[in-house]
Amino acid sequence: MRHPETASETLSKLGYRLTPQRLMILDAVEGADSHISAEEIYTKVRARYPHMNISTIYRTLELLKELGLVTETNLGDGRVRYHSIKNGHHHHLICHKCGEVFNIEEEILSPLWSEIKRKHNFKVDMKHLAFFGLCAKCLK
Amino acid sequence: MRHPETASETLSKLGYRLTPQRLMILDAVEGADSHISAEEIYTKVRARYPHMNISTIYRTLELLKELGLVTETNLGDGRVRYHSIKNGHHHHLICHKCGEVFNIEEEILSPLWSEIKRKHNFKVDMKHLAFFGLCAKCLK
DNA sequence: GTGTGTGCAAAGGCTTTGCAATTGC
DNA sequence: GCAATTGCAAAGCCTTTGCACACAC
Repeated sequence: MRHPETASETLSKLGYRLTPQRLMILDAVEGADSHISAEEIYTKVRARYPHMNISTIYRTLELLKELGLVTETNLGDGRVRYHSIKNGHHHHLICHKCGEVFNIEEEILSPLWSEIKRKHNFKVDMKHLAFFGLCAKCLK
Repeated sequence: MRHPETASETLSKLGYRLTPQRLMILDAVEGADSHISAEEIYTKVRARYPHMNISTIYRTLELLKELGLVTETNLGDGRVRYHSIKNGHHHHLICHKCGEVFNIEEEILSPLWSEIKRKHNFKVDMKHLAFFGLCAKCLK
């Protein structure tokens, strides 16, 4: 079992400053039900701290991403979304008719990753994937 | 065997006008080795037809996409790329260390699509996917 | 105290849109 | 001829950047 370490502990251990902005951004990402965009974090954090600046959000997300504390996904609308690793990995099925988003478990992909490793000697390292298609309801 | 029909035949059959702009854009997409961005199409077409406008490119790509004649992918840089269905389907492995892009055959994904259909009753309909990870060279 | 991190404002890149002029059918 | 398309120019998004000030350590 690994030592569970909070993201802020990781930050400070690596010598990064624990500014209130960073802590609030972390809270927002970790508290999000699902993937959250920079703009949504901005709105969320501004409710409590009106001085928050959008560029700080982008800079912090960039940092958290580099450190592997959050992951990035592209759900097909023109913006990137973020997700805390603390909230586990999962992937998405997005219906391009009704727009609904479904989660799928990570394990379903393991056979594919193995096959790609075997055939191409390429180690896929995807934290989030979105597959587009038609959901059960819209298939009818 | 299906009737092979060119994209321009499809367009005109559906009542869309075959303007020189559309034909040149189609040529550019179909003639591209791999996925091509709007900007690259623009450059390519402007070599022969300097009056081409970038908004025409976006509008045409939007149309071709709706008709299913081209597909759209996001390779992770901040721009969308296009690919003619005429050039076949394939997927990508992108090394996030060296940036190299590898193609993988479509069939490798079929088992996953079946599994998702069986478990979630969701019919995935992805023409292009990009998986990020580490290539053989960078793994060492 | 010091250098990292933030706020601000401006710019940057890609994409979309309104409208008048053009052109394929 | 007439509606579908285009060109142009402007705006719209999301995201990044330069610089001076603030503040975590």
